[in-house]
Amino acid sequence: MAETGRTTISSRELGDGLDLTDAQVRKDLAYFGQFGHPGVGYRVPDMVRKLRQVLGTDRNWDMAIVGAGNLGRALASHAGFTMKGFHLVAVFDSDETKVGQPFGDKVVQPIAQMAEHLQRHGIRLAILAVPPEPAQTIADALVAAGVTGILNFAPVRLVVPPNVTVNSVDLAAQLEQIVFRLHDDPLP
Amino acid sequence: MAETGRTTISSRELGDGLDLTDAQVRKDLAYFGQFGHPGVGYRVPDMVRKLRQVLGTDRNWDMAIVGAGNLGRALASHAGFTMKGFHLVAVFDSDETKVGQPFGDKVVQPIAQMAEHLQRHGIRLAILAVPPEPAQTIADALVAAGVTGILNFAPVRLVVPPNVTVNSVDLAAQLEQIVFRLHDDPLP
DNA sequence: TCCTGTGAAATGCTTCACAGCG
DNA sequence: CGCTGTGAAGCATTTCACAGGA
Repeated sequence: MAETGRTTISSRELGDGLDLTDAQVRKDLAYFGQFGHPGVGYRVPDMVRKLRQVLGTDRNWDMAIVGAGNLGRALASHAGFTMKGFHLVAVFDSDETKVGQPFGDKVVQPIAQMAEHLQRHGIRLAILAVPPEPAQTIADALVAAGVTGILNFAPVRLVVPPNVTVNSVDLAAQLEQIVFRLHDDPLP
Repeated sequence: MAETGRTTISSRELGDGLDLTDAQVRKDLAYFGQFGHPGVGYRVPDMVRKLRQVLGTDRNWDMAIVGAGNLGRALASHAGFTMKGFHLVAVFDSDETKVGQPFGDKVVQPIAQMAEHLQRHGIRLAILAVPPEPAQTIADALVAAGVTGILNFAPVRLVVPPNVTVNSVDLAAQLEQIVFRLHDDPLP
């Protein structure tokens, strides 16, 4: 909405776009305080600012990518990231042949330097784009280096301490969901 | 469990691994019929077979990838896919310089050939790994060619007819979720 | 008039607890 | 004895419906 220049939007319109009822939209937003204006709706720039505050994306977040393969490169150049305040500050890979290669405006660093680098720069956010086998070991290293948020793409259930947040994107599960709705529903 | 050779598992054990209660696991599974064996638990190979049936992954699914960039390549070589019965049969890209290049054991084809190819092979599943700008246009073309399931990675809300299933993986939203839990919770 | 924020009602989901089977 | 499948109870979320502000 902000991009198209809209200045206000009602809960009904938001709900239509999100497949929710208007009441649901209002309830959800109300949890975070007084957002809207009766008779008017929600003021778009206001709302963007408030939601950014709530989500914690009102500031920039430094992050590291581990794994300089195709997935790592795809993520590094992903349009949505820099736009939303995520800033790539370092890339690591265990593959000797990849270390030293250019990676966007960065250079791939060896895993051996990872812990020190993360700690020195106080990086708390990491993207794990490595094969399944080394994923847990690397996750352990990330946690030891002070990382508390990991976005994981390896098809593995990572085990981490409770103070660390992991979001796993299971690509095969995504396809399975689609296929479930594609084939003739077996539900009652 | 199947991989580690376990032959049976109880709802409690399943729940522990999935962060669910045992009752929840039983309720969910019971929706799909009689699965388990009282006093024993669930027989692992049996269960895998039945769940595959339910999900529709008991057969192979042909799929196409649109977008031969880093993301497309990462997805093509993703470990989880072939293992779960997803079979890549074609890759398309609108970039002239990419057309004809090798892509795994396939060759990148021009978008112009997409509709005909999909139709001739009866492909119903496609992965959309293109930049945001052309995403909707390509989605329209996929739908017109008979595709009814799309896994979308472009940070765009695709509009499709109701008989078509879209799963969008919003990578920035994944990071936002993590950051929300990282910064000091503002919830009551 | 249009639209929010919010108690109260309706609906849906999760947990409990137990009969019954191997 | 261990464990499932399942009604019933307990919670949680969603929807309704309306007072009140711009």
